[in-house]
Amino acid sequence: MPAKDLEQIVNLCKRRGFVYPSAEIYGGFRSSYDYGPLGSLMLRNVKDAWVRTMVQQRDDVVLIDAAILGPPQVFEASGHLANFSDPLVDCTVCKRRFREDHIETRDCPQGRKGCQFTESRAFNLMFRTTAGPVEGSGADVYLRPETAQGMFVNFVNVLQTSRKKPPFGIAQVGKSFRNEITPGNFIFRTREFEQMELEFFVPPAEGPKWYEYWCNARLEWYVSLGIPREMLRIRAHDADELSHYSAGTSDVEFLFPWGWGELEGIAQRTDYDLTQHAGHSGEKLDYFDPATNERYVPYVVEPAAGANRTMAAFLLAAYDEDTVNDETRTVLRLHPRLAPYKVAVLPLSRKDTLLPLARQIFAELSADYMCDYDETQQIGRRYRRQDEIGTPLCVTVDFDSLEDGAVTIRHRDSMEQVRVAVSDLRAEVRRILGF
RNA sequence: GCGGACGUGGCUCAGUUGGUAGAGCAUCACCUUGCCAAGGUGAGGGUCGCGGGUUCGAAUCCCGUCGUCCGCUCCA
Repeated sequence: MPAKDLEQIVNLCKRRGFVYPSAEIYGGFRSSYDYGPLGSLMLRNVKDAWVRTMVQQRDDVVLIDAAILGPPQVFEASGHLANFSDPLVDCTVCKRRFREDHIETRDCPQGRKGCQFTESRAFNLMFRTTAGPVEGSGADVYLRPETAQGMFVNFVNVLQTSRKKPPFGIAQVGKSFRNEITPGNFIFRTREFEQMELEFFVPPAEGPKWYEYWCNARLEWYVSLGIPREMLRIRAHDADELSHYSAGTSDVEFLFPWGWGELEGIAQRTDYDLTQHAGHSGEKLDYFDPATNERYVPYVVEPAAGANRTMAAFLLAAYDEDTVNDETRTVLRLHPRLAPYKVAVLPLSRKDTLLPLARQIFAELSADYMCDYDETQQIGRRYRRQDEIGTPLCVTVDFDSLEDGAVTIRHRDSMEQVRVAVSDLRAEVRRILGF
């Protein structure tokens, strides 16, 4: 059974060192979270798993890492400066807030009587700062609100240096910033967040085909890493909720404790971005196909996922409570690729003779995987502790090990134990984990 | 930003009509030859979110502020 409410995960994250509220000693900083020893490992695993699937295992996608700061021209061209702000009005009677363009005449959209609206105020969702050290004289720059523009402005660079041709993709993992009006739900919506985005450039006629392809492929990615299919769905946007750049968008949604929430949007950006940047920069942003002797501006299909909320989804889906000997066992059934530690090395006792062998095994396995080592307290407690942070395997060194040269591998999910020769351990762990 | 609820040691909470902080769990050390949490002994840890006010005296009353949760608008 996955976690029933968010509190279970929030508490576990705090208690075990996955995620802490930011600047906590100063009372906290809204909508900001720090990733602790385990959370930083897991978040990295999520991003690595994405890069592995989206870049490493394909010959038609390359990776880039573009600047976070950008000049206004980029965001003028992208439309973010014009469109990424919302004029909002508040009703002083029913205490609700509405987008001004959603209000026809001066009537309350919810049909209430007697609503009184305030003047509209603009909310720009982009963070602006100043480049140049002299106070008040620098140039305005913006923190990117999505990583995507990095791919568009580098389209020609990548085309020339990578020797790819459409259909091909440029991928990027990195931070983006949005001045959300209402952040919340733990790490689901924060002002600073990490994206995993692919811009896939295709011949215009192939747009719909690839859109469908990526919707399916992306859903399967979450399933392949352990999220039950029934906790996922694809939802197509209605025409009135489409972004300014999109001709069609579908979301991959996850059943969060508070309802369905978006993990990823797959958008048909058409030739909007390349055309915009070509117009604003005066550069030629298109592709010449020598085979057909045709020149065209590629269409873009964009699967854009949120790394932090995806990590939250993996945690929520993996959370489980067993009953063992009338006691509750909390276990994170994380996919081994996502687990912070793959193996914990545990000497049965802290006494004398066991430690050198345990240390040696830790050193050996650490060459292959992120491992934990723990010699404190009773063995049962240590198993429970590893269960709670999702470590798939424990290797226990006991007194027999010194005689027979074998150790015990204990499985997180089944709690089964298998005796393995130390000389076979590395290979056996690799066989069990599958990587 | 607005409305509502809330903010006590790492976690979960107790704290009576205001008198100057407690429990369980967790953590750490030592003991226990010990394989699936809660054996033994001991230890550390809280200016009760922060600031101001009322009072002889406030965790307990008032104001402000920061933060959290739910709702509204936004999105990966």
